[in-house]
Amino acid sequence: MCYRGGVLELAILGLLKEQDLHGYELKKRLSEMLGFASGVSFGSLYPALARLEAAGAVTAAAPAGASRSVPMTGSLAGELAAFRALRAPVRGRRGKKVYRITPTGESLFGELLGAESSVSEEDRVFALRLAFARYLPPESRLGMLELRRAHLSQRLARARARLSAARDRDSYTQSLVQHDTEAAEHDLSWIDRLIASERATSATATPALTAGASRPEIDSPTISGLHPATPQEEFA
Amino acid sequence: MCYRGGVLELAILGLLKEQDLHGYELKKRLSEMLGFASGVSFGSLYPALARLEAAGAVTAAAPAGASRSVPMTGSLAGELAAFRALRAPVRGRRGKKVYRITPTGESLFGELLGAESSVSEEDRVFALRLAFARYLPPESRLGMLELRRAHLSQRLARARARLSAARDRDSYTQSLVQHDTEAAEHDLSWIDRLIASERATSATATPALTAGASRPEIDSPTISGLHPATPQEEFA
DNA sequence: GTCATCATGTAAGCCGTTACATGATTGC
DNA sequence: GCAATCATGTAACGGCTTACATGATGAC
Repeated sequence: MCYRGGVLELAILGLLKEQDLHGYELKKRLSEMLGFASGVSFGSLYPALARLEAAGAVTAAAPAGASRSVPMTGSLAGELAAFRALRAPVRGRRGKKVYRITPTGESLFGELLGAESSVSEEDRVFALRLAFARYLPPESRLGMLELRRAHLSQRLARARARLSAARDRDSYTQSLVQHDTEAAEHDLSWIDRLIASERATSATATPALTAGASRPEIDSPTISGLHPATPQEEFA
Repeated sequence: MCYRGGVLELAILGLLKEQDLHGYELKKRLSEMLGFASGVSFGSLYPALARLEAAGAVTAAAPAGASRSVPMTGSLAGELAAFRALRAPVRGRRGKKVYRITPTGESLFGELLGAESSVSEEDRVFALRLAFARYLPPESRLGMLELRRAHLSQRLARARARLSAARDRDSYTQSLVQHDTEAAEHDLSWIDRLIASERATSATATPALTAGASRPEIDSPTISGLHPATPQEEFA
């Protein structure tokens, strides 16, 4: 217990919830799908997988296609192959090592998804949590969004304070702070839209629940105003 | 030589170029002025200052007000104070330790400002470089901005690829990637504005230089379109 | 005189990167 | 057979955070 996993562990478990994967593929998804700071190195990924395996959160299995049910041909080559397969039963003679999440891993995932995060990794953790938000119950989702809103609100306040303080600085610094402020405003308005659509969904979903709607636990909001009709006209 | 300083060292030297500061004050400026990932801890700041001092990039001096010219009163208390002051000449009996940048530090600053940065810290380094852009010659400024533009362009391309790939994912992930894309577009358009104003300035400044304008080395662009007339109307 | 704040520093430990080392698979 | 890629791991190293320890200063 008390496994102090970080951001990486959360990402791994979340991806493994969807399907079994081996390390190499996991790295690709981490970079491409989640973005995830543009790249996790093997030197941190494999140790993380080893830790998770040691903690019982994942198990390593041979890939699905390679069932290795020894055919008993009697041939020397066959015997040798069988020997090597038995010597390293979990992974085919240092071949792919496919990981699967365990019930322990599922509960660890739940803990990590709800745990506090340090200030420095706040952004990455939030992105990850949002990517896995569909696994959260609606009220936790809303709580997460509102906590994020509070953080961003503070960040915006700080940015505006810096903006005032930068009045007598050079124009590069002023522009920098101005841009930070705008970015913070953009983030905040995005979160507000997320919260609004979340509220709208739960408002319609809760009465529907008593009326016998389908799968209220897993549903995600329809998100009406999430992709605005005019998404990027100023960047044409 | 070959002092492999990181982001922190660059920030420290840049702040010390403006005025002498002690560590505690330095930390405040780092957080408040530069933003700088919302806080550097003492545990990294003081060792960094010690390294810089060891490398001869900064020197520690007693604060300006406390000149400690022993008045020779003959009193026991006076003698004792003088003794303690002499025993630790650099800092008044573990009082403030004010740092000043040396010529070595100036050249180190120049190197760090022009050095390559690893991908993971690209954003922070760029923010820092822009904040100190006034110390760069105009052509280096432009080069820095165009390098940044290239990075952001790549980032935008990746974000758009993720956006396409996220078509069949849940709405939370879609919204996340959508927002990342918009943020990248916003960043890119900002850089484009910076580049444009930089070009405009150098176009007018270069003829002015031959005509004998004042201080061509330190001048910064007037930046006409940098702070748009309608900065945040949609967030009122 | 004591408490909050200012101010400097040390030590342990985490986390992650880079570089290195190895082996399997596939296409030519 | 050989190269490129896929795939997994280890070891060295460094930076940063947290927690701890110390001391000065000023307000009340």
